[in-house]
Amino acid sequence: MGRNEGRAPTQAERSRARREQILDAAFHTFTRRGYRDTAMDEIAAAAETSKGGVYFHFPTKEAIFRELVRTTADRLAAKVERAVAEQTEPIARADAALRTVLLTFAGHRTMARLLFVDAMGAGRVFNAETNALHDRFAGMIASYLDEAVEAGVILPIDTGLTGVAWFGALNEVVARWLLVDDPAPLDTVYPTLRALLLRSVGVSEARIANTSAGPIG
Amino acid sequence: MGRNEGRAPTQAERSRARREQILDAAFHTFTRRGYRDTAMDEIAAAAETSKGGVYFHFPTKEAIFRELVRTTADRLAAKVERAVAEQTEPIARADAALRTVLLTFAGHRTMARLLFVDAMGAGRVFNAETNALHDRFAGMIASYLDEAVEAGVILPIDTGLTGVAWFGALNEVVARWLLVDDPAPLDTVYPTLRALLLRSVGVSEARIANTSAGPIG
DNA sequence: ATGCACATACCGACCGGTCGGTCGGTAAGC
DNA sequence: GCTTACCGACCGACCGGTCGGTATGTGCAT
Repeated sequence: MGRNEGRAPTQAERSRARREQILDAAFHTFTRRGYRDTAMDEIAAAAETSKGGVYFHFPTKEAIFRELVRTTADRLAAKVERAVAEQTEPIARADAALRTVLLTFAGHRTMARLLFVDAMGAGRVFNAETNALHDRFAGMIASYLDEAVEAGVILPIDTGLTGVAWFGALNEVVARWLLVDDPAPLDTVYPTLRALLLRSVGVSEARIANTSAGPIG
Repeated sequence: MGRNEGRAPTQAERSRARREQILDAAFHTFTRRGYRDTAMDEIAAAAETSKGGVYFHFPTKEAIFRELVRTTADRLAAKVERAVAEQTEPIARADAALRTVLLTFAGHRTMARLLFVDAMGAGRVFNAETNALHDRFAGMIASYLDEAVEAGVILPIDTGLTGVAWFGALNEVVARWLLVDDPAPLDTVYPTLRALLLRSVGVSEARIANTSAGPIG
């Protein structure tokens, strides 16, 4: 192990910790109050530091938000890609993606809030940001659909539009779940939504009924 | 006719006109710059009056926005209901609803902006507002789906969730169209989206292919 | 080890600008 | 002369970002 355990942390370590602490505080505050309604003073207070302290670690409010959204989206995308990689069969892959997203949101409601609700509270700047995010995920879906089309397991549809529509449906279901006071567990809607989406691209009822397509990591 | 034509308008008439003028200006400013980025001074300027003048006709900024959203949503809902009423057969009714919404948005991009994009730029206050709006339309869809289920023309699905998902898909497609610089005409996606949605509830391919379900007013 | 110099981390008062809303005044209609 | 419509200067709260100052290391020469 390092030659430096159980002792006072170095400056660099404490700095890094502080940074993380601020990011954490910002995450929670953004999540609860939205981007615009969150004041830098609030973030500072939540991080148990001062505004000056925050501005030492980050140049602007926007930079904090961007970093938060980016890393969160990255983590989710990576998780989805990992789940998808474990499947070989096209429908099972799309299936794994859907399930992963839904289950991840179900387990991390605050994260979902950041990605969906908070981005809304932001100004002009973030329409582009949000747009890019939606594009990214809609694109991911579309690419999986492309595979499925090539494999001939679904109808030769407009995968771009379908990706957007699928993402929209998912988005709305999650958003609704986020805005309700005490929502039913998100994973209960999974089978229904799954069936709905798969049907929409022409997967046969028999195939849809076959829920277990293999283990999901 | 009234005993008052071709002459100077009465005070009440001018007042009403001014009010409308302000509403108009607010509509255009909100749709272009979003709720929060729109200053009352801008609305006043666009209405060719003063801030004081605006505040004579409206109590708060929020009141203006609410009235705008409400009347806009009312008009759209009425239009949809009119179109639906002209159809008797369940699928044709759902179909008419979808087509009306899509075509109306296609013809009134600014209106779509107000309902979709702008509501996002608003603060905490309007999440409830937006939520209610989404509920309203998702509920409309669900009720049409209920009819279709009862008539046995579609699968006996969870119409509530499906309504939400359909609305979400529609929402996303429209939102995307709104945010792109020079979008392809919205009505070109109609056939694809229509097929996608109908398939998702188990309408047969043959039935989907049958596009002409009767005239739409 | 001790003292010095410099960087790092942090503080909070303050600034500049924005914006929703108010208010005293005014002028035209009725 | 009273109400209706309107004006625009002004208020006060808010908020993102700055800045002068401090204190706590950290490295280095003595």
